[in-house]
Amino acid sequence: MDQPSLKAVLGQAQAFFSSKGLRFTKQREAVTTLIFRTQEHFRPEELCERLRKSDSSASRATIYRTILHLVESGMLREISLGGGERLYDPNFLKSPHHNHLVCVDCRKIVEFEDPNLDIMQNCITRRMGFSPTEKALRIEGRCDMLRLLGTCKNFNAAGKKGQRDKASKG
Amino acid sequence: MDQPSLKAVLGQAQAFFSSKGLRFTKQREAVTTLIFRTQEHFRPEELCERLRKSDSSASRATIYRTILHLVESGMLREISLGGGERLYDPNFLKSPHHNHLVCVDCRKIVEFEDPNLDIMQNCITRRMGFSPTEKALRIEGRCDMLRLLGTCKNFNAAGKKGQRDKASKG
DNA sequence: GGCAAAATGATATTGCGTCTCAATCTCGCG
DNA sequence: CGCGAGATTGAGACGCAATATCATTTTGCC
Repeated sequence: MDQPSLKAVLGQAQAFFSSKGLRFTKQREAVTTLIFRTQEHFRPEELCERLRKSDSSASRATIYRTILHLVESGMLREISLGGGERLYDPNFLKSPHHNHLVCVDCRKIVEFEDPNLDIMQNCITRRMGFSPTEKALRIEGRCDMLRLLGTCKNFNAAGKKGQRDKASKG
Repeated sequence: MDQPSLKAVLGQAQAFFSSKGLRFTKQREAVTTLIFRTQEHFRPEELCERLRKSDSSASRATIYRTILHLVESGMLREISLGGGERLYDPNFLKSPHHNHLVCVDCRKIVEFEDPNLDIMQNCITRRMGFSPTEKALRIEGRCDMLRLLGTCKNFNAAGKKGQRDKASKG
């Protein structure tokens, strides 16, 4: 699937909830919609704020609970940037094997796929006595090049500590 | 360097501090010693507790500050397991290129090195417009095999939230 | 000794996430 | 329709890690 429509995603969510004997309530639908409409990585608190600004609403507790459910359903995944930050990634539906490259300076995240890396990752995992999961791999780097090209404007939301004003422009 | 002696490590730390016009105080030495004596990954709060139990002492604030300094010096690195946990790794002095394999179930961490992976990692990093750093790469997996061998006893401390009682066995 | 800068530690504060629990909603049933 | 069980919600309390504040202490230096 290349770019599942929001409608399809909502259907999938609904199916998951009802398969668990849970209800796909107004609030859950609002949260799910918000998550999968923009398809951006997000922090839970961020999502709370976005939802507060929108017309629909749900309490923090409900938002957190819905996120957990969606993770359990496999539609959403937690990714970690380091720094103790918790991020969620709604893009595994469209590219189930992608990995993340994270800039150690500005926390920018780029997604990529690489079949060879997948193979090597599997080998290593097994070699060390682990079994591979569908879960992602994370590489850290520095997005200098991107920055040179002036692409590093569109960060990953953040807006907190990741801000280094020294890196202005080329 | 294969296994730098504690004395050498302390010397290095001292050098770093004085190069910055900072003092290598009793407290900082105590913290540094505690970190590099066992060479285990640790959580800051864990370290506080360990230090409290020892004969020497330092306040939480000082411990956190010292950790930051050591990270800045390059002697210590932050690694992330996901789940919003922040861990520090004192082992980059002896193996500067190692990576981490993390069990998604029990949070066990295994260190490994793989030159081929390093190469591929560099390629990908550059391809995506990033420049490689000395920083590590993290792979997630499931330590079933290890567990079969009964090796998974010696976790990585944890003992808190990682515990899913519902997911007992497959 | 005495000063200025650095360091410390007790405490307050923040941020994020979880838990609790009473009130509300929904569904199926008679 | 009215009922009851169970699911859901939301407000707020709570816990924990980490940071910030600031008065006090220590240190290096003259």
